[in-house]
Amino acid sequence: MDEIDRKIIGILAQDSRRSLTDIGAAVELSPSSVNERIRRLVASGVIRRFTIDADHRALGLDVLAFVWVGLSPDADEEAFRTFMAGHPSVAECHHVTGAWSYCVKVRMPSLGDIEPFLAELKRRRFLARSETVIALSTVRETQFTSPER
Amino acid sequence: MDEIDRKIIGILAQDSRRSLTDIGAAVELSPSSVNERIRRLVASGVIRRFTIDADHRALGLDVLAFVWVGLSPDADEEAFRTFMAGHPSVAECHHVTGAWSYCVKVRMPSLGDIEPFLAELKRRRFLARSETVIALSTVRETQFTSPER
DNA sequence: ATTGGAAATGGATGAGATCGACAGAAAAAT
DNA sequence: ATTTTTCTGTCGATCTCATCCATTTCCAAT
Repeated sequence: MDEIDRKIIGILAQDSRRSLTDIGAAVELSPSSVNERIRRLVASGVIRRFTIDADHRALGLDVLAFVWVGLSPDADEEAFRTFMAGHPSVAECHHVTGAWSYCVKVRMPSLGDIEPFLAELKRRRFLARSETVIALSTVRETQFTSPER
Repeated sequence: MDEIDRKIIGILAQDSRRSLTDIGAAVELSPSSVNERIRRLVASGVIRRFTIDADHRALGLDVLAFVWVGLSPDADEEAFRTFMAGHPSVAECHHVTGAWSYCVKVRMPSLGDIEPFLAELKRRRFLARSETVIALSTVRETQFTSPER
């Protein structure tokens, strides 16, 4: 994990389809070396996977919401995590400090889909209390700022 | 945007390096057709970009926090958005309903880096009030659940 | 049925990923 | 200090795969 690796990560984060030759030129290394470095980054888990950044709106997921979850005292926390990991509407789920137990980011087709989701959490006895915050617009949704160009 | 396009998106979200032949087999289409569909999905903006999912810990970003921002009444909101869009520690920034103006997801090397960030927001007269929630662990951080296999 | 437009196919071509053999540098051991 | 080992890089060959184009098929509209 040196400066070159970080540079490669940055380039791939911007566009993971850049050719090895291209990346090699940017970091002043042969395509083979870049290939080997990427292979190692994947093997070591630094690169979790190659993926795409899709427009959720275009996919019919028009609503983005943050659901704060206060777990009920008798809730099966392991079951909750499994449920979250498998639910198609859940984009993120974090265990957090503060007044709430979990912060859950969900994407759904419409506002109307939120209530059934909360109802399901309640039905499964996970929920003691919750608060839902709707995102009106998104300023940004990527960690990596494109470096100087 | 039909069922096949959605299927392709799903496959690429899981692994954007799958070959066209491979994807073609999965959706029962020739590699050329898959290529053309992907080209159109990119052109129409449904696929925003090809990227990677990196392990932030390995990159030295050990801390994940949600900063709830209450914008001060005299804040230059456009300047705030520009600042958020450009700040390297900001992973997400959403305009939200409820008691707060914005929800900002930040990733930083250490807890100690949060205070200077807030100080900077204050210095720029953006901040009326704020609340910071630290993520202790992450259950999930991807929208797409891998379909049946 | 006929026609027009869009999407799919198959094959050719060139770009690029991948692999092995070798060289050089850095680190470790004596 | 010298030798040995290990690691990282380069080069060149090969083979896979993306890309492009000509043709065909499919579907919808009249």
